[in-house]
Amino acid sequence: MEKPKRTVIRKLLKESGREQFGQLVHVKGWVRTKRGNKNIAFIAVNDGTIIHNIQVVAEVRNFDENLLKQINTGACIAVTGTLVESPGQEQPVEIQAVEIEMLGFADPETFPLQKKGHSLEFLREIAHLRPRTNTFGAILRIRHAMAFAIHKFFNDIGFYYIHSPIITGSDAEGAGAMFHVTAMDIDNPPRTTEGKVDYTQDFFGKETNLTVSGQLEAELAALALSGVYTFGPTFRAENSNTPRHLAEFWMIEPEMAFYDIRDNMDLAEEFLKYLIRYALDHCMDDLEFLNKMYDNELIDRLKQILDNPFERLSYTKAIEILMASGQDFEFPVDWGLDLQSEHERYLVEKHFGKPVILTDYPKEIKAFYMKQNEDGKTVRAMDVLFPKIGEIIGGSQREEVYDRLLQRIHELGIPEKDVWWYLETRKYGTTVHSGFGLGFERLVLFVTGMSNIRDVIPFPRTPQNAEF
RNA sequence: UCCUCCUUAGCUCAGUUGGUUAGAGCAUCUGACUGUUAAUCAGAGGGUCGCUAGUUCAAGUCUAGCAGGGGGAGCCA
Repeated sequence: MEKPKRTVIRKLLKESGREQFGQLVHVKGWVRTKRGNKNIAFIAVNDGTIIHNIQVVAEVRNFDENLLKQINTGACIAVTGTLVESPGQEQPVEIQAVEIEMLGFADPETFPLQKKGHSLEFLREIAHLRPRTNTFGAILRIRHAMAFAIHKFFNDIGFYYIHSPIITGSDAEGAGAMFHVTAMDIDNPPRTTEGKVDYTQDFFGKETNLTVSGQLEAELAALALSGVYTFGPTFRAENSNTPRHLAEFWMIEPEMAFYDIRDNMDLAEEFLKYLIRYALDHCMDDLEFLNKMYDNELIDRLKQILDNPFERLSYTKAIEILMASGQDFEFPVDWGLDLQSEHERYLVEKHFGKPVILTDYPKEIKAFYMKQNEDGKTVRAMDVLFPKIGEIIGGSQREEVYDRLLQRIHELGIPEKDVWWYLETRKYGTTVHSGFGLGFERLVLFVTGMSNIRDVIPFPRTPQNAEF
């Protein structure tokens, strides 16, 4: 028998109609379940191209007894057979098996995944096998779709993808503790005459770290190409143990010349809505599964984001609302203090009931590069707050005036020699520009309805955990 | 890092005021069943009760320390 070329299961389930019935097809995939009796076996096969399985029907008398015995949950098999309309209710088509080949046996005594569901905590302990589950298949496909949609969105509006460096020599942003990068022998590093570690003898001739943000580099590119974005891994050596933080995560940072804070907000809102619409248009099978199994309000919540404009208000106005709310908050509310998660949650989930963009924060609680307002007290920062996950985007119009930026750098004690190259962009052909950062995993958290960030990245890096 | 809860079979969990031989469902194995839908039915095997020390005639159960995990908080994306 000459075997046809392999067909992916997504194609069989999504694209085959009546005219394909009776055709010989060839599929490969992993066995999810096998049921049946002494005459007939039903094998659910999944190849990860779609959440649904294809049902393979095998007449027991046509197959070797040992082969059928080895077809257990987790095994990888190749099936050649006839595509037919399924008499069963649960699937439109099935394959009447002619030949089955065992590609990779999985010992059912030791294979850890069962037909029944597992806790997400247990699956984290077997992160090498969890992509074989419906849940992680769905999450990984949605994660891919979001990454693709991000590139598509920016490409379609004429922005350029900039590859910012992963190893950096500056700690200018002060976004958090950094991982050192060195090629020195850490048990016996070269020393200066004062006994300090001598970084001039290290690989780069200076101290280097893993990046905490590609923003400063993106600004350089924006002040040459107009609209740019970065999309890459970033690293924080903070001892953060929460369902919303990772030591290694992916960040998208668009940066735009000639955009002020209002343009920046418009872009951020358009961008988030585009991504959510993309998920609803392209990932419905996976979303329906997650909606059913984990979060019954997921799809409604995604649709609601599209229906309304985000609420835009100043930090000062937000403080007034919080003070007038009559709520009993754990942390104090006062102008000049940063907002706590409980305050953000109140604004988004209780007061407005939709995403909120807060702007014009006190300069003391924001980064040095943000555009200073005329009032001398606030900066043109913007935070986009989402239900369930809090701050999803942080951004600002940037300070483009050389003297004011330099003054702020001095006030904060940032060494000028570390940022001389950044300052030069304000010296030569400076202009109004803005940008923001989106935490990719927080987006995927929101879109999948998962509640722990460790479940939306294939290999989570958190304190005390880098096993897989 | 702080607060808090949890850790018993491969998985998810019961386990009373400390008291015989620690249970269930699912999974696994054996068998039954002529089209199943996380199949169903019957039976069997499976345990260092996280680790260490202590209290007690007696500890899965009480105490302390340690380890791992969940949730909340801080830092932030």
